[in-house]
Amino acid sequence: MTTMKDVASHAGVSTATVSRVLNGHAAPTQETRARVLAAIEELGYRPNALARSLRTTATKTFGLVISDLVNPFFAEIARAVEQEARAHGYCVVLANADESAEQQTTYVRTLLDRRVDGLLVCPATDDAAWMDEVVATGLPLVLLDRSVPGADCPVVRVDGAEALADLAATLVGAGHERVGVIAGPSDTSTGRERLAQFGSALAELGHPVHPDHVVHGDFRWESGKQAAAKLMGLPDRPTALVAMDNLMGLGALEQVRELGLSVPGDVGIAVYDDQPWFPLLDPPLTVIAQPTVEMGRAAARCLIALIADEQPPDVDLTARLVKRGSCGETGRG
Amino acid sequence: MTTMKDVASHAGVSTATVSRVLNGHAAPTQETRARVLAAIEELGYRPNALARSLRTTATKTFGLVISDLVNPFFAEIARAVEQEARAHGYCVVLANADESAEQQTTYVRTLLDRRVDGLLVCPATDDAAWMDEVVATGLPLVLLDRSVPGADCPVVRVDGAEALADLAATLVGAGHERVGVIAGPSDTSTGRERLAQFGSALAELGHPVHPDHVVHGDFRWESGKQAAAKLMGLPDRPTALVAMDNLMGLGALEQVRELGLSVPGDVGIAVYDDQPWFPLLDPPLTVIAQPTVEMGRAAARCLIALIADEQPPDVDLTARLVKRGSCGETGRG
DNA sequence: CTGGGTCATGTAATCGATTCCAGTGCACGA
DNA sequence: TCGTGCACTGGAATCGATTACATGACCCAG
Repeated sequence: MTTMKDVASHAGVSTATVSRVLNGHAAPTQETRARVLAAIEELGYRPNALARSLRTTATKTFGLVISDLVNPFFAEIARAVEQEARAHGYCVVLANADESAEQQTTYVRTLLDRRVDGLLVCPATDDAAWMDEVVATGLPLVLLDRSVPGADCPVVRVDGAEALADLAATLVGAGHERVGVIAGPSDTSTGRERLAQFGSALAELGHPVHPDHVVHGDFRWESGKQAAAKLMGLPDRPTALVAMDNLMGLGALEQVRELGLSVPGDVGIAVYDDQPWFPLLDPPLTVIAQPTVEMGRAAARCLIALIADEQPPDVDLTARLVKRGSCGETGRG
Repeated sequence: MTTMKDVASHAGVSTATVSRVLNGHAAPTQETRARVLAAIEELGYRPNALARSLRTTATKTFGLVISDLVNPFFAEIARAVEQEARAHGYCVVLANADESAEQQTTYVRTLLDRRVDGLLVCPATDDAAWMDEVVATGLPLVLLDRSVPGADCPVVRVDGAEALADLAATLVGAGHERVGVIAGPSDTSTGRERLAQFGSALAELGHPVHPDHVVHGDFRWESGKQAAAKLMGLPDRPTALVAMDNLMGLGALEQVRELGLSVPGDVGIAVYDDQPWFPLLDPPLTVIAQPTVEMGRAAARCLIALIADEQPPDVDLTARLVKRGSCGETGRG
């Protein structure tokens, strides 16, 4: 590879001058500037980002740690983060934790070692030992989607309380007596919050969720399927299922179909998270839609602000209910 | 941040020794090794990957350039690449080209500057100016999913000829007289090949595709929707639509539904690419399934082999037809 | 004509690691 | 006892950039 030294000698100047030209300093003459640029062009020189970063202690890179890339919810976020980062001249190193806390810790360490300029993390669980290490280095950090107890950094999250209340009302209005909930892991903030908010909304309407009608999954397809199997196998089975994540929802739908039940005829289904193709499902799913693109964007902007030594506030977006009839709400309510 | 020098003085040794301990060299005594490790532990030292990479000219990083992260097909590939890379101690820098050739070139340059150890690219188009730059640096390169003319590097691709022939036979068997094709861009290898292979398979069966019944999209939802609108608006409209990519297929399905047509009653639909939730669509889609995970894995392994100075062969996987009835094949054929 | 200031440029230190080469200490064989 | 070899360790160069400081040319005012 050609280095700055090559360019310098080729242009008959010192490396300092080449560097100044490269970084747009005022100093160099139009004439030397031209000579240097010509040399760069001629040699096909490209600066070594590693060397530059080592010297400047800036990598123009974000680390993005997400818990599951095949979950379209996270894929959309990742895409949005990447777009916003790119617009500001940053690259994104992607780390897929596969919903594992250890994997996540390992990755955070790797990203620290690589001296990323900032870290965006969707925490896999509440266990935030990794956070201490990050805080110790003073690296800008933003939490995304899920928060963790005692976190001392900006958090970008989505408030689903209202949407869940709307959903509860819709379900009750559609005549559902017993609502089964396929909740997320109770060691994630979203797992806990969604369940709590939805539960209290239903309780307020006089239809509290029966403890047996709550099953915890792990935000993945298979767990949703199993949860649905369990719930629908109960003697007093639910008349509607609410899955607190899109993959679990799809798993539940698959299970219900395999049981030969019709939706919403035999059982209603609603799902947290929306996808462009949800209207094409059989039946089109009633969902709680989160502004994923806005989440990713906001998180990236937040991180950029942190890097600029500003003190960005938390970002709270809101989810909203989208009715498509899979709870029988058009037919009945 | 604590550096190696800190560790060295804290342990009363030189940086050379610390480095040797860190890299598992044979030299240091058990005793000094212990002292160094203790110092590392005590100071919470973590090596600076930038400095190391600068010296060793290895970053343990792959660059992965894909054309669209929200396309679940690519998301799956990205995930598989990431897993395989991680298993071999590599990180993945993700670059999303958004199906734009320029964007792709920009990203390739950035990745070169960052001295990634290897590059995995799903080329956005046949225009491979960027490839010359990569070849010039001698950086290991593997093409994924799509190839480009005159590419002198390993390619991991999927052969869909047989599956497309099966699909053609299935359509003809189901009584479809006129098949509309929503093809990919003709400046991508997959766009061209799939169309050609499918076209000749139908021709061999005595049902050549009418030129008016071929519309090119850009592998995205909206283009599939528009293509379907165009095709279904023809006086002699197709009795079946085949979309050569999952997003275009979903767009087509959406359009057909908006037109109030039933599938497969009024028009059959088949799609290239499968997804876990395709069986849950209305109707479940007949597809040509590609082994995405295997693609990603194979590509990563291929790259690792290249880095190890081996000469891995091209990888050719095969797609297969999965019938789910959306072409009327259960009812009619 | 000269001293001080401005401006472009070069010299060299530096970032934090790795690694070649040389030096030290010790054991062992003659 | 002394030379030889081996094992361990340290000094210092190096990777490729950035940047503080020094230098020299040049200009202008006094």
